[in-house]
Amino acid sequence: MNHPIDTYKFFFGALANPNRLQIINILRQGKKNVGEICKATGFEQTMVSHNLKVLEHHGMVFMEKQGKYRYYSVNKKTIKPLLEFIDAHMEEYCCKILEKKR
Amino acid sequence: MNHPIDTYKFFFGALANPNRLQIINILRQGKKNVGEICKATGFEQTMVSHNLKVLEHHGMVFMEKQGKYRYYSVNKKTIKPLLEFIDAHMEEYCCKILEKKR
DNA sequence: ATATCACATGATATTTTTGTCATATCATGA
DNA sequence: TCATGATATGACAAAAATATCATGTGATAT
Repeated sequence: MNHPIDTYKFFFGALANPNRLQIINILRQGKKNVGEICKATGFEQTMVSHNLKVLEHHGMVFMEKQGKYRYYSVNKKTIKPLLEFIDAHMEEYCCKILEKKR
Repeated sequence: MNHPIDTYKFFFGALANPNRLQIINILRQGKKNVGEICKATGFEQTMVSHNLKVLEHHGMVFMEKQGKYRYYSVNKKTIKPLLEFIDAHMEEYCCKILEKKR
């Protein structure tokens, strides 16, 4: 875990999960607490909490306590441009692949 | 597999593997055939071939036949800036995490 | 003080991903 | 045509990631 390769694995591993990506996607609209995320995604609370923990641990979302609520927000500086970057890659190199539902 | 979320999962999934990342890393030096990749990484041929297939399928490397050799090259337009981008993110948000070997 | 709501944590079974083994293909040269 | 070298493919066991279940913690209100 000090080789740069592990660093990338660490980073991409956190994003290689559709539920975490969906949570990120919801948070792109603005900060939300756990209950709101559950409602918006239809996911169970414990699953959301586990995945938020991973995302937070990777610096991809931030957390802020407010009474008994915990508000999560996406790391806009990093994540937003990253997703846009990938949109461009997918558009150019992967559209055909995706059409035939891999 | 038509929701944008699946698109991201598709993308990140391909990169969330240390052996594939190492292959990409080797290819950053320039195009190489399978045997050369094996030698450079110490990986077995079948494993390298399987992983190259994944990377090619995702538009992250390109392949070019030359006689009985197959030369692979990294998609520099996408991969290089992506890795640099992640370096910056890791530097800013994940350095402490990585130091204590997660 | 205690009940309740919001959320986190730990353990584990299940799913997914991965590497390996055996084998196939494809190109080249004898 | 056959042998050999280079690489790909398929099947499957092992490893890793994940969701779920049960339970724990912390804040607020009564």
